[in-house]
Amino acid sequence: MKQPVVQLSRGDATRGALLAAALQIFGDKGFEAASTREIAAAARVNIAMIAYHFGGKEGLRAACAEHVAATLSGIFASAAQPSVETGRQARAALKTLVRAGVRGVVADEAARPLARFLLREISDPSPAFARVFEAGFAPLHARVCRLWALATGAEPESEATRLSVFALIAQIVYFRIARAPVLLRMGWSEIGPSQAAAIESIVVANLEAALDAAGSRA
Amino acid sequence: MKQPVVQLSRGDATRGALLAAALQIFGDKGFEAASTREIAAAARVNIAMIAYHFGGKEGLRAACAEHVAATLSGIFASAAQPSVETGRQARAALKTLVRAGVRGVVADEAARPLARFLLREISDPSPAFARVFEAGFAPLHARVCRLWALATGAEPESEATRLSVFALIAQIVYFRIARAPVLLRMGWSEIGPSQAAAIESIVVANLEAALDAAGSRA
DNA sequence: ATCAATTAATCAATCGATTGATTATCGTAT
DNA sequence: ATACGATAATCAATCGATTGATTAATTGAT
Repeated sequence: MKQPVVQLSRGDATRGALLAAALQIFGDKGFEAASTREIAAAARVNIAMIAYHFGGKEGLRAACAEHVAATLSGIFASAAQPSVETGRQARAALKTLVRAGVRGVVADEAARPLARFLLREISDPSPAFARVFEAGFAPLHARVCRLWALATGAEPESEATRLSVFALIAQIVYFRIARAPVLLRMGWSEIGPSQAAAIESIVVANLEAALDAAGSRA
Repeated sequence: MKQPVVQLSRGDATRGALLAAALQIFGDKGFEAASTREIAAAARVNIAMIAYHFGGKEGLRAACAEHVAATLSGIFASAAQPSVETGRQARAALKTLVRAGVRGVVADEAARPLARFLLREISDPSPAFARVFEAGFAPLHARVCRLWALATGAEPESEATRLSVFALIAQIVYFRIARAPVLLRMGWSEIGPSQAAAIESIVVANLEAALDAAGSRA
């Protein structure tokens, strides 16, 4: 009667449920504001299981960070960089990345909890932050830097290139972080696909303008 | 407008001390993570004074928001807009605003607590957020929109203009919010004047590139 | 029968809030 | 000026509620 392959043990199930619930609630309200009881209730699990499986609230946070880091590095590993060698290809790759970023971070429903937790962790770093940074953030940034350098002729690791890439990322994550004032000022009730498309076109236009300016400067 | 007369009653002193301490600690750790005891201790004031003067922790938060809003609207009121009529003047004014923004939000020590509280309030809006938004954020945004329109020939209240201004603001506040990953990736130990200058030049370059592109499009 | 997993119950600590008593400040009649 | 009553402000102490963590008993699969 043994199901050999992907049999989830009891423990794995509650571990996963706790992880998903914690990721959601930590991302929604922040680490301090989230209570272990609320997380356990959302996961339909006894409170004591947090300490049993993760050692405590802080351990649950670290596990979330670990999970996010693993997911991100998985994404970057699987999306093996196709041959990008010309400046034109790099420019196209950058535009694709920006579009994917806006959709994933700002609009996409599935990626939202992960993005929200990651952004919380970025603005309020925990001891486990370094791991998220190294696995998830730094590779992305370095990769975009290489594309930027290819598209403009600049040095990939020059200060200006790294800061320019930060400024590009800023335009994406801002619309997630500053969701409330954006909605108010734009008269939107949500940031859905059509709103995300409008944001996309602005950020892409800024990207092209910056690339043109940097390219002509080089 | 408060007259800085000698008349500073006992109550005003503790009120001010609590407000300053709360602004600092709320901005540092977030509303939930900040305890009333810590705030009272930082203000060298009895805990009961929070309820006495502000009605409670939430009231103290609202008072902070009110104070921030008043300060900001005071800044914008006093800095009466000089005659900006030509596109060239508007472009110069935008560059000045960006430089002032980077210094004030990212680098300046005095403005830092205010900026930190404001950014917390933006990403985790409280019921009092609307007041901060209307008094502090919306006027700034609308003002920049008018400058943007003047510099590019676009409509001041078009969707593209408003989003472009958001994208510009994003590049400033990001370096405050995402301070930790920026420091790590840049190899900086702090964001002081010289680092702020580097950020400034990048954001200003992006601004000019975007203006050029938008202007040639119009 | 064994042991990892789960549960209900309880722990000490801390939270924001409130109490009654005490002190400081001020207006007013003398 | 002085004294006195009223109001404002501050204090130490404590409130019930909730926090994260822990315990001992129980379950369920092997």
